[in-house]
Amino acid sequence: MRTQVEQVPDGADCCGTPVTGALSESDAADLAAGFAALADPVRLRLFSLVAAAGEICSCDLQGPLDRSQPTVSHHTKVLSEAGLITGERRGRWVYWRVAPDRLDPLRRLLDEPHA
Amino acid sequence: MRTQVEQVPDGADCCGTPVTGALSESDAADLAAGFAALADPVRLRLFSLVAAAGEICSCDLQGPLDRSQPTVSHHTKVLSEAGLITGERRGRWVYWRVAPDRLDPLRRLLDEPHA
DNA sequence: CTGGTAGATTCACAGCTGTCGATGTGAAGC
DNA sequence: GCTTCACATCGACAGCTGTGAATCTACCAG
Repeated sequence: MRTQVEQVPDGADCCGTPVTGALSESDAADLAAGFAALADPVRLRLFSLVAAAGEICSCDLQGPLDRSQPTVSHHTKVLSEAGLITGERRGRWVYWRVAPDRLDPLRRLLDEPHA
Repeated sequence: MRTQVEQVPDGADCCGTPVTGALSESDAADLAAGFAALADPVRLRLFSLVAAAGEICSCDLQGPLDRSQPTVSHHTKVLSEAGLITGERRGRWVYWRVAPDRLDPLRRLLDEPHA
């Protein structure tokens, strides 16, 4: 039951604005996935730790985040699948750094209202 | 059972980095709440519609979003409580516009890794 | 090969969230 | 007053998500 917006004959109603320049559904889903990756406090601090360190090992995240090893691994996976960080295995350890490319669309959306 | 990071005697291990300049837990929670408000596709398109229109009535959101009236009301409430949009009641209708102030901290976090 | 360590995966569970029908509230208009 | 319309709130439900114990895999040192 979609409540369709009817074009009122320029009367006293408010509705009927054509709505221009909004996000497509697929773009919205893509961006929302990026924001969802940053929507958890632990994951935000993880991201912040990676950003501040430039490069950091998973074992150095476990302590500051005060979370179990599986949980930290879960969060790095989420951020990695969102394209916000990238991991590189060196020996027994995995080193993470930010992947700045995927941040651009997110930042652009926050800048839009200012334009 | 917090797995404490022990300071290794400068040996062959990777761990022990002091971790500087990361987010505090409260800051992370605050920012995460902001990102969480943008972490839903419908809400992102709602926000985009508001941003594109400058000012838009709730009744003009229901159509493009293709969601029921209670659902649209729920999403406007979430965005409003996150401080990303503000609503003003005029007569029977509520008009929404973006509240750009709260976007700054979010944008700053995305800019950080570039510095 | 054996043992130890870093990290990933599986599983289970509690809490949260998006959704809509039904209902409530408040503001025009008659 | 009563009716109608725009929006908010409530209640319920399915699906998602953060968490950690247990387990598995990959790597390195003897």
